[in-house]
Amino acid sequence: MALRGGDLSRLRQLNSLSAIRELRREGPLPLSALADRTGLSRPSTKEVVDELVGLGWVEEVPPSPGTMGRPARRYRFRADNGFLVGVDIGAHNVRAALSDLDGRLLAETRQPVEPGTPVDERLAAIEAAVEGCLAMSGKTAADLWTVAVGTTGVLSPDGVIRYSAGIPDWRGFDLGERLRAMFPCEVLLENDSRLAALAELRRGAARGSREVVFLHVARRMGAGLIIDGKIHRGFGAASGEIAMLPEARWFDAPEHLNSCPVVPEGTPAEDAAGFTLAAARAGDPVALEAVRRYVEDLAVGTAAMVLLLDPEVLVLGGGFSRSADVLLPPLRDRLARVCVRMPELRASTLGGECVVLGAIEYAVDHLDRQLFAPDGGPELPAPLTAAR
Amino acid sequence: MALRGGDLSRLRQLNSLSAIRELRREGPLPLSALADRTGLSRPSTKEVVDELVGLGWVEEVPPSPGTMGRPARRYRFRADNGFLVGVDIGAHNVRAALSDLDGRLLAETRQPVEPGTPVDERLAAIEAAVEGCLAMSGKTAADLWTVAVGTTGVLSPDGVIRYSAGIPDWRGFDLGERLRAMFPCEVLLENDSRLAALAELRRGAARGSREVVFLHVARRMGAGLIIDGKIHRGFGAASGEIAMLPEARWFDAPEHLNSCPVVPEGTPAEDAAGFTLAAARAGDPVALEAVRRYVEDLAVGTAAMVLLLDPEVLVLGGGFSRSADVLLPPLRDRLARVCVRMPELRASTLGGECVVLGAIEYAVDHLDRQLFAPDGGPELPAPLTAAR
DNA sequence: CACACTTACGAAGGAGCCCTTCATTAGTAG
DNA sequence: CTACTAATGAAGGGCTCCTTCGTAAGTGTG
Repeated sequence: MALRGGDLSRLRQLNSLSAIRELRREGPLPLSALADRTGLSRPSTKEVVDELVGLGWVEEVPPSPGTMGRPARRYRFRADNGFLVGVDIGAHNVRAALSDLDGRLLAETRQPVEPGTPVDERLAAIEAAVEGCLAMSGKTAADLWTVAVGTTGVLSPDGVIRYSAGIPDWRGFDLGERLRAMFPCEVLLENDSRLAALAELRRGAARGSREVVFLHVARRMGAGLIIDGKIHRGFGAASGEIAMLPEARWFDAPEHLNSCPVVPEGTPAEDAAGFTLAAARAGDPVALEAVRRYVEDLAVGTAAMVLLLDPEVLVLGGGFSRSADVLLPPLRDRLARVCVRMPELRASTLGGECVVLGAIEYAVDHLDRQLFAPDGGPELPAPLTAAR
Repeated sequence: MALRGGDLSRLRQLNSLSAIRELRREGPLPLSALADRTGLSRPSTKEVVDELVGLGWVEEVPPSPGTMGRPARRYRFRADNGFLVGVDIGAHNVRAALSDLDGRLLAETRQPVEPGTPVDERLAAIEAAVEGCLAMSGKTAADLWTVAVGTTGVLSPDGVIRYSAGIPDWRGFDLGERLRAMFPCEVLLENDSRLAALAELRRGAARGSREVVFLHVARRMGAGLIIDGKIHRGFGAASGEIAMLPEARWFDAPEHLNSCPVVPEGTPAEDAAGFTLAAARAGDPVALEAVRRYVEDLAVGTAAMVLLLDPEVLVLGGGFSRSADVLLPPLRDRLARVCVRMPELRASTLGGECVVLGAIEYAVDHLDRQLFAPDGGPELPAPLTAAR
């Protein structure tokens, strides 16, 4: 349950966390501004801040010059106390990004792989991508607090891959175990569409919403759900797998784009749809018809999601979302025919970095959960006391 | 955000709420047991309890006899400080129930109506049902803190009925406004399937779960979703309306049961399915075939829900759930073919009282939200200070 | 019926956290 | 150099909680 009282120290803890939260949100703040925001008096705020400075969570920054009166001492959250890594293990790329505790990006890398790349080689690519980020930003693995990883497929709650359409070898592989052995810090695993949804929620097309459906439209279809502002995993971490239902007509939908006559002979399968979408944008009637049939199929599963969840925003992401201008209008028309209440349809604004950014946000969330755990929660997390 | 510090009185408030919560959960408790549960020392607990007694939230009960040592004074939450009413406005019945603040039922009534009953007559039936409960339990409208109402159809967030398949006249009607005029207390409105889901979650087949799909199977199909232990409404309060999607094959599914040859000529439409289900239970092959086709259709929309949400439990409720023994095995088979992870399938244990009980639980939740609102929240609610 | 035993009660003394108040300090503006 | 502004730092007081200890109200036994 959420609320718990306790003794006086609990009150101090709450006030410390409150101060940390405000400092994280608003950057450097003078003492009196912080006092206003936390609702504490100035002397109490000072005491709290002094304690946090002593613990290493907060530090003083030079006062801002040119103000009337005695310059106020300013404090900021030490986001450089530790670092977070987000990883996107895709079929064709392994991406990694490194950020500080506020989620500000410091480095990004990419390692090309193939869907058929052997597992060990893929793991090596993951390690190389993270090493690259560490090297670029001058950090070491010991500076990492959390590594959050997204990959295609259904993950069991403890990180075994139950099923993956994109990376056949993944199936049955205990990714969690291997990653935990690889990194000396906390490792989080999540489905890539769900992380993409989180990224759009925090930094992309769905900012400000709490009910969001993220549609991953590409050669493989996927979905990530945000419900009440949080990622929805489901009881067995298997939510969003509506593509498995034949009647939803998602699984074969991309075939309309791949097999369109406008695609030149001998085009590799992964590029075919791009030709059709480009031709449709140029007005080619054959391509437009293929797109129409594609959207017709896409709309069935999508309508099921919208009718069931009634989201505020539906974000179109994944490879095909570069052609959102071609896809969104007919999709909107189709949905309007059956939906009780139309959500807003928007194109992803984050593109290929979606999953990596979502992983970073997921790691930030995890830190927040540790810090602000409602149930009396952990004290300030271990890395802190370890750090200094 | 959840956590906020504050001054000492905030701490006292937290501890008071903590004490109230424990007393509600565990019935009468001696002081030392309460101290253990809240984590406070005995003297502090005493002070908190004295204050709550003064405010009227808590009262002393006679000590339990026959124990060693000096008898401990025991205290209990005064659940009879106010009362809650739950109402189920259905097409054929208006049900009402009255409970104390802990949700313990004190009275129940039922008023028969018809789908075509005029709006004013239906409103009169609501009033009569509630009056009946008040009379049975010797209370007056002034004793009511909250009236929670469930009805079929899609409600706007402020209580206008956007659409209702079961009660045609409902469409466009401002039910919220009329009910607020009818009762001098807080009025809550919610979709009936969602309330049924809540009832099964708290008192029925889904106890202990946090991810539940409630399937209302009857002549009209509906669904209520529990996500993360809470009712999921969606952004515009229109969640769960998957029956509107033709491809989900829910809308016409009951027709398989209604038009089965085993139904005697001239049977009224609302009784037809019962004959088919009864014949299927007896082993009639024609009826079994009709049930098979019905379940085949039912399974499509259901599979969409399960694949999308990955619930722990799927509860079969509504009129047809009396025949769950006939329906569940084939439904389980169908779902197992497509689902990534099978949920548990269970039959409703609450039957026709589902919605009323859900409404009561909804009202109890509302009280809890007021009491335990995480964000510094309201003080103890107004009725209290008004009461004494 | 008196005694020992058990368990809870109630009062006293002390520590921690927060608040308000006020004299002091470090800047800018004229 | 002086007046003004705004933050600082220290002092004093109130509230909530804790621990400790002597007292009270029952049960069980000889």
